[in-house]
Amino acid sequence: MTVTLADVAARARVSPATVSRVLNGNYPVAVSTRERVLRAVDELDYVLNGPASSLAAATSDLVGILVNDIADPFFGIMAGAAQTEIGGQEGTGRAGGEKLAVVCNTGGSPERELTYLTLLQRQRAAAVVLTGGALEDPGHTAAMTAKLARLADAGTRIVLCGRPPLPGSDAVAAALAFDNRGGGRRLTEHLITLGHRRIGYVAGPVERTTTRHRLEGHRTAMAAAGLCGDAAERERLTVHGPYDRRSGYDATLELLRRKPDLTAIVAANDTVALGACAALRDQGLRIPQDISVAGFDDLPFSVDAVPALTTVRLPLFAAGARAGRLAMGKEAPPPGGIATIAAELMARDSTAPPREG
Amino acid sequence: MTVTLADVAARARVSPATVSRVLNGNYPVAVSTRERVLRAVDELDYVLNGPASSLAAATSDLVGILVNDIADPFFGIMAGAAQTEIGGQEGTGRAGGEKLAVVCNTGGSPERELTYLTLLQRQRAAAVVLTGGALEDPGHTAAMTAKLARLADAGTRIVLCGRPPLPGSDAVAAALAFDNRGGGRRLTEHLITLGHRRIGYVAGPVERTTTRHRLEGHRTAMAAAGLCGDAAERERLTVHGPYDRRSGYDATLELLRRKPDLTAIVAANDTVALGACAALRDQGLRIPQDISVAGFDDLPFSVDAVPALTTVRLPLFAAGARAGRLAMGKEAPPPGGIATIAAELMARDSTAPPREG
DNA sequence: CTGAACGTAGCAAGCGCTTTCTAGGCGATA
DNA sequence: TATCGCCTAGAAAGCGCTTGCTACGTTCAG
Repeated sequence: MTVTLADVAARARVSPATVSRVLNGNYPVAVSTRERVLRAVDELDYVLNGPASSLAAATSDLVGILVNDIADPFFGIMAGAAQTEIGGQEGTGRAGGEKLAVVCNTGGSPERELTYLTLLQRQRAAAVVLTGGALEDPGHTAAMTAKLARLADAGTRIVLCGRPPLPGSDAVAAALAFDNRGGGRRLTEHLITLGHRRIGYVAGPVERTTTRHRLEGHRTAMAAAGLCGDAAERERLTVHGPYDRRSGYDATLELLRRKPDLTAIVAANDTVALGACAALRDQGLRIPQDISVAGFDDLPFSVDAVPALTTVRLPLFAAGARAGRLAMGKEAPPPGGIATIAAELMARDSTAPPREG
Repeated sequence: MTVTLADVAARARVSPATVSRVLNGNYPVAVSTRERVLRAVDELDYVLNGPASSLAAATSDLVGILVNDIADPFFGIMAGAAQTEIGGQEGTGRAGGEKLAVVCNTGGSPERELTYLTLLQRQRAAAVVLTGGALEDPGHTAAMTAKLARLADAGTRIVLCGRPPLPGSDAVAAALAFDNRGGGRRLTEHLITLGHRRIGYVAGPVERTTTRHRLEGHRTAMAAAGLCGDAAERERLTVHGPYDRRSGYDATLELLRRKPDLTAIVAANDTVALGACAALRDQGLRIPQDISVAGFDDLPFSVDAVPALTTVRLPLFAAGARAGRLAMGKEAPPPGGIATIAAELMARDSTAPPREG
């Protein structure tokens, strides 16, 4: 029924060992023999049995890319870029570096994150790329650290992309972290420079590194400008929610209820910012004349929003591609295994000086 | 170094066969024995060797989801929904239905599509879900048909989602096709009802089923209204390009150059429509007062666009979830293996009657 | 009280490939 | 011309797991 190595060997009149060596190309095989084997492979339309191969060789060509939300372009762009570097490249098909880059959607759930890691461990994955913010829960962090350690032990290369390094773990081969703090700080500084004093903040989900770092950047800027009220005041100006449009909409309404005299709203990311804009418009407020709005990430649609969204650009594609290369061992890890990726302020039309500046 | 089944068996004082049966749960094992085994599994922190298991069982728990562009929410939403139904679900971890749902990004390249299919075939994937439009190239179609036939032969279940059925192939277990023709027709009818007569069309990439079907729907509506010029005229009113923002921008400029008196522009999808809006605005045209714009898909951001985008809603999440269930065999295939999924017109603010009646 | 039937566990034969070790053939060196 | 060493190919031993078959109690019907 299904063609095996032995069938190819028989047809090419060589031993299975020779066929294997031709296919893997890491052993000298005479040109004439190789050609005979390749011809047999083609004629029989032979496809290697991955499990058998992985079992015998104790490694596989699977590379997993974990994302928090596959429907979010933030992750899609990084994952796509990484995948480009890793595998599925065109070519004759039996080349060496051929890897199966697959993306796994955790949906932000810690259990699924762990489950996927186990599944990848089962498959003896060659590498794993973890993208996006991590959950800041001691229990989960410990579980992740342990899991990653076992994976690394088994030879799986671990790369972090857009996620802060795991302190005290040497399992991670390389970590590419975004400068969320710096970006958040510069964004709010921009608002403050424009003259804003009462700035609301729609934060991401609690206990996520990304959420915390961006918020810290924001508060650093506020504090530096002496706009830092007491803790209660800070809480009043902040609403947490998931990274989606709906959250931006609802949180903005809530913020307006708490502080009707807000002159600017900073959102955790662009998607949330769009929701905020919708809420503001529904309240009859004009952007940026009545109120300024800013996002984060600079996703492709942000420049086309009306008005064009002021945001912080993250080089998602470049970071994803680099993570992919790191995972393939095609690029040397940065010094110390850690690199911080700069975030650039993109001042556009959704922010302007407050009305009575 | 790494823990094997035999280690667990030794610790639980049973045979490897028994451990295997406990883990797979498809054979009667006494409760006391099962508990002893499970305890040993936990104590040893045993993780099944996927390749070995797949080799022996001749199947794997891998399910591949192929998408054309992972950075596009159109695919992200479907893939995420499918993945939800397929695997990575929380739970104790050793349950039966545990599958590894992975998404593979072809980038719209036929070679990569085939490559991924081969890679999935290598892994003896349990199922494959192909999403989005297919390339309409005889050579590629033949190659795909052949490849899918081999996959199906090997026991891989094939499901199509948002892609028309493969004529004359019985390899496909189920095909979920969107009513792109009907949606395209109703959208253009809506515009014609509003009074538009000169309508430009920004089509997707040539030789794609999705592109062709949507365009056919559009032209059917035009013809029915007697707005169907000669072939040359039809070509003048149509510009092809990729499914991205940039294409919408450039194509719109081109359309305006060819026909400055256009009163409406229909885009191949929402992303393209946003690019069209940007181009129009840059030309000083107001939407919808000066010109109407319509998209397709009803992606989440479309309702938040300014003005809110008139478009055609495709139930992406529901379709993806159904495809996932079909792939898992959790749902019976539709009669004949083929189901057409309705597309609903969402008339919003980006379309209005043309200026002079 | 005996034999069939059932429930439970072990034995052992692979699954298809990789890789170490071995062996044969040959040209090169002395 | 004889010896050494290199190049190439084959034999065979697993890799860790699944599963058909067998074996050993027990229980239950006859």
